[in-house]
Amino acid sequence: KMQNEIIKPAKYFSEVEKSVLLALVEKYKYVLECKKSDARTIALKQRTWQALAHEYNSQPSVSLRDFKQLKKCWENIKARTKKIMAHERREKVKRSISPLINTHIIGKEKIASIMPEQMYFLQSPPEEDSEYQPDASSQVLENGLYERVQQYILCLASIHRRNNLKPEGRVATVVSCKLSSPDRSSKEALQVTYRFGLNTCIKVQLQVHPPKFRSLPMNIYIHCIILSSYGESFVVSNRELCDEEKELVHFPVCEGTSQHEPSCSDVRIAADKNYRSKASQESALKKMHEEEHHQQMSILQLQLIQMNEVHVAKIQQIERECEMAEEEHRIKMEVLNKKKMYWERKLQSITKEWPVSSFNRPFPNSP
DNA sequence: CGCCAGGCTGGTAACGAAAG
DNA sequence: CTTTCGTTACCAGCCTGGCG
Repeated sequence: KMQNEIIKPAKYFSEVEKSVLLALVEKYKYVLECKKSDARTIALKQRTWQALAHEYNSQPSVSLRDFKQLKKCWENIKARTKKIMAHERREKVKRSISPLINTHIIGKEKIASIMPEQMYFLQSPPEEDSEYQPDASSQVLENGLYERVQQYILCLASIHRRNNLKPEGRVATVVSCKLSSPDRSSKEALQVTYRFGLNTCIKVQLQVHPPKFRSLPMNIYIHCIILSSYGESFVVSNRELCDEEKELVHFPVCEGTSQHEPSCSDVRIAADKNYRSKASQESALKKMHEEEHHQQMSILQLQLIQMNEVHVAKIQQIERECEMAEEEHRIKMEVLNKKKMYWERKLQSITKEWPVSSFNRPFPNSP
């Protein structure tokens, strides 16, 4: 009975337990938050969750939980964080004052950083003005959403660059931006194409739909096609709820990446239903363990690489911002200098035509 | 009563095998 | 090679029971 009491997990996840879980999810985020759903990825996720649970349960001051519980807990944390951040964002947009809602989620930024693409539209809008000023057509969309979409594209581009999915190139110049002719059925669309370098472009289609099945006032569907120079195309289908009642914004990103997983053997995974041979079971088990070890190493390696890439991307981003600021400054200076020269020339011509001495002459027609 | 964990359901998207 | 269809995972949203 006593043992049962000890083993029996606590009703709620304590803050310590949550922070342990968070640290482990952070550690394995590149596997667990990967949007791919092929058999290999799914099996890897499953095993990663199990490994995570094992690691979790080996920590002191946590009660025993199985991987399903931990997974659900992580889902709940994500859902709560999204809800709170969506609410905060909505409040901020509404009042344009930072109300600083008292959040009880510790480290929501950290949680958000684990799944940045899912959180992007939920974070508070940036303080500084967006560089791009949207034209009148974007007025159909919720305040600031257009800019957020543009920034989201930049975020996507950054992720793609990090995954080596595009060659080096300057980011985001608006190529075209038009509002397709509204067909008077309360359905409007906004199409924007962003070009990246010479070979890559991202086409974004925003559509405002009337509610279809549910009783939501309005959905905005964001359809994003990314074409890279390698020929593969991305489709990101998203929706944002602009409903005042509904706090949640669902914004998954489906990455159709051509990039391969870190090197690991081609042994079929346990989830493969076709795997039946008894004779090779033992060796397969051994191979599986080996593979698991390799994969752990690969994950670790991948994490290091990704971390490295994140920092490199950040530096590149800052460098680009510097370049753009310099360019902007240079253009401004040019314009000002031209203006200055124009007025100086004008002054010169005036003083030539109308020398001060001419005003001292007597009136010509005077007797 | 509010919060939380966890179960359940329906919608969506990707995958992969089978069929055309 | 393309299309179709079943399977699977993920997610949002709802509900319930338990706890404080």
